[in-house]
Amino acid sequence: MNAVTIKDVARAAGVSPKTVSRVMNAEAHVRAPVREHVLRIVAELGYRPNAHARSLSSSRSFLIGLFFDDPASGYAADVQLGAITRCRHHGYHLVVERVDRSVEGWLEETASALQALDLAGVVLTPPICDWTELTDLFAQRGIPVVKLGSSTAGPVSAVVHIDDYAAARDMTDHLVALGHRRIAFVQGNATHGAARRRLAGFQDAMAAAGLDVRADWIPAADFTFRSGMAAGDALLAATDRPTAIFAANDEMALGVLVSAARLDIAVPKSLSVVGFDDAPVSRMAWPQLTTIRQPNGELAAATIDILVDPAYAQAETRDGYSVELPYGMIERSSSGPA
Amino acid sequence: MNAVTIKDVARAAGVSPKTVSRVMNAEAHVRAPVREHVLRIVAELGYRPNAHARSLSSSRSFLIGLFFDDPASGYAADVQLGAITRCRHHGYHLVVERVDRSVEGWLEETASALQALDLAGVVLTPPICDWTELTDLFAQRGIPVVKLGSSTAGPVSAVVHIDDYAAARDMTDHLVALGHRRIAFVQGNATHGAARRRLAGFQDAMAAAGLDVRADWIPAADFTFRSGMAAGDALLAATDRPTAIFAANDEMALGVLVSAARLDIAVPKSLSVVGFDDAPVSRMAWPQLTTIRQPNGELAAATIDILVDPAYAQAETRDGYSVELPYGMIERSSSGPA
DNA sequence: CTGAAAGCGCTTACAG
DNA sequence: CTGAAAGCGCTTACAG
Repeated sequence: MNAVTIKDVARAAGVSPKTVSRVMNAEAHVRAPVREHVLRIVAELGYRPNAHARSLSSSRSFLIGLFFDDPASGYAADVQLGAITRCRHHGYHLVVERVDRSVEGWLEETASALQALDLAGVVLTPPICDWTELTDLFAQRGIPVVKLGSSTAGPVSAVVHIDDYAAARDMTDHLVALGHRRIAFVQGNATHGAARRRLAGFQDAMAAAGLDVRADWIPAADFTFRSGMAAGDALLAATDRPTAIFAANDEMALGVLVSAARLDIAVPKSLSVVGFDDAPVSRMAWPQLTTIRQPNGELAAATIDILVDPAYAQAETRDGYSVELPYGMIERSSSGPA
Repeated sequence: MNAVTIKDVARAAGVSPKTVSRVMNAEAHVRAPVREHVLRIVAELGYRPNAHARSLSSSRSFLIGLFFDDPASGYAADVQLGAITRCRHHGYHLVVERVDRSVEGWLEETASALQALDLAGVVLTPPICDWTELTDLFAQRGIPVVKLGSSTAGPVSAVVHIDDYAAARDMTDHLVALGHRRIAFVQGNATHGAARRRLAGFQDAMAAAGLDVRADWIPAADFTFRSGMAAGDALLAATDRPTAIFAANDEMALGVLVSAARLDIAVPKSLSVVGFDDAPVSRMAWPQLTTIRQPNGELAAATIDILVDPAYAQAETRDGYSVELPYGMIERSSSGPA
């Protein structure tokens, strides 16, 4: 393409390419009239610096990588929107990559992609944010990383997250306040740190309320609708059943809801069901789900803000950049008095 | 980063950089032993060509743009997974961009992003695949485009899609075969070509079956759950109500389902509800939705295959590259005899 | 405050 | 079949 280059602008403005470069990068030491004149020519010609040339000469790239285990999850979509919007704001672009651990040589392949693209930084989403092979790889290549949704910050990377533990405690307290004593908890995929923290929050809140938790009332599941439905079936089949079920995410809560519907158990009259995430599906159910709002878009935006900060890449210890954002309890119609 | 460059490989292999380049690009005219030797060194050193340098010198980039109106939709997630996987396969990377028409200067901003990144090609998703300002922009810059889900192919771009019209006819025929005569259709957002084609399929199937379609039984909606629920409320409030409702997508069908649940209308006993898309949510409802399966991942993969074909960029008329993939009827439990 | 030279890591012509 | 030269569009030192 006959795109306009820095030389074209320089010629048209009667200055050197270097001066144009200074103007484009908002560097100091350009007299105001010169700057304005150059800016006018830039606008006239529709000049936009070539990102590849910039990256090559400055060895700093304008591409940020967003790495997913499962880019097709509802969670991923929200995160992405926040990240894209923020990248655009900073003049960066978002490259989305998938890390599929089941593929032979996945780590090498990821490393390759990295080197080829010379990414300015990387956002790691759950659960891959907790894979140390990956974080080690980035550390070794000197690529700044921010972990989204992990709780284990460290010298090599900041984390951006909500307090899953406290949120789960709050939700459990809410159920207890409603008069529930027989409360079950459907666990998320144990490879996710968030699943473990939510469970801990539930358990501690129950203990604090002086309530027993039967082992078979904290069934293991894996964050999918199907696993939630199976857990619901097991929990609700017995005559001796809980009066409230707290699922570690909304999809599983929906599964519990369907299980209850099939068994003709009225929600919230005979059973309260609550979730976690405030995913779009939490509103597409009947009754709508009481849940914890997690600001995924804002969390993602925060990871980008950290990554584009030049000081972050240099920092001795990056932990200090970590951000915790507030969550919210969303009380809808799937929970009620015991 | 002290990444290994083509020079390092050349030195270690005792050949010129040009020879290494030839090997990396699988060009002809390299003797087998030399090729193998170079390949060995490449593996040893973990060499990976720098994408920016490649793009700059060859003026062909390895970045493909995936443009969305709403990157947070469930649809977007599926599409993305297919596209990412296929890009990786071809040695390309996927840059996800959002086109927000409500932002002042959106077209210029998009053009800027384009020029900076020097994209090898672009995938346009619905509904932006039908925005001619956008396709004109790409055509003018000489950037190959493939439209996903549009039906209006043209000289400047191929389309990859299913036959929405035929699928909607099939679904309507299914309802008619079940004995339904009083069938309503909840329309999708009219700015989407697919919404119009699905409506046309419904109308033609009804006409072919000799069935009348009341104007107030084809309510306008916009593909959202909320709009589907509103349409359901309007349709089901009257005593004189339809026995089947066909919603132009699954989210709206879910809305109809919730509307029915609140009015205590049993599905599928007293009302059949069917959707379109086979979105993940179609299985998270009770009863599960009868719907049309649209292979989003495969459709997306097909767009990438077209874009990486060098012949496509050169082609006089690109229409010939268009692909139509088969859809499927998924009969689940939300539909039954009238 | 401004600019001329050199170079980032590749590939494109052009030689041989 | 292989290589030396030039250049892609910028920015990084260095001068002045």
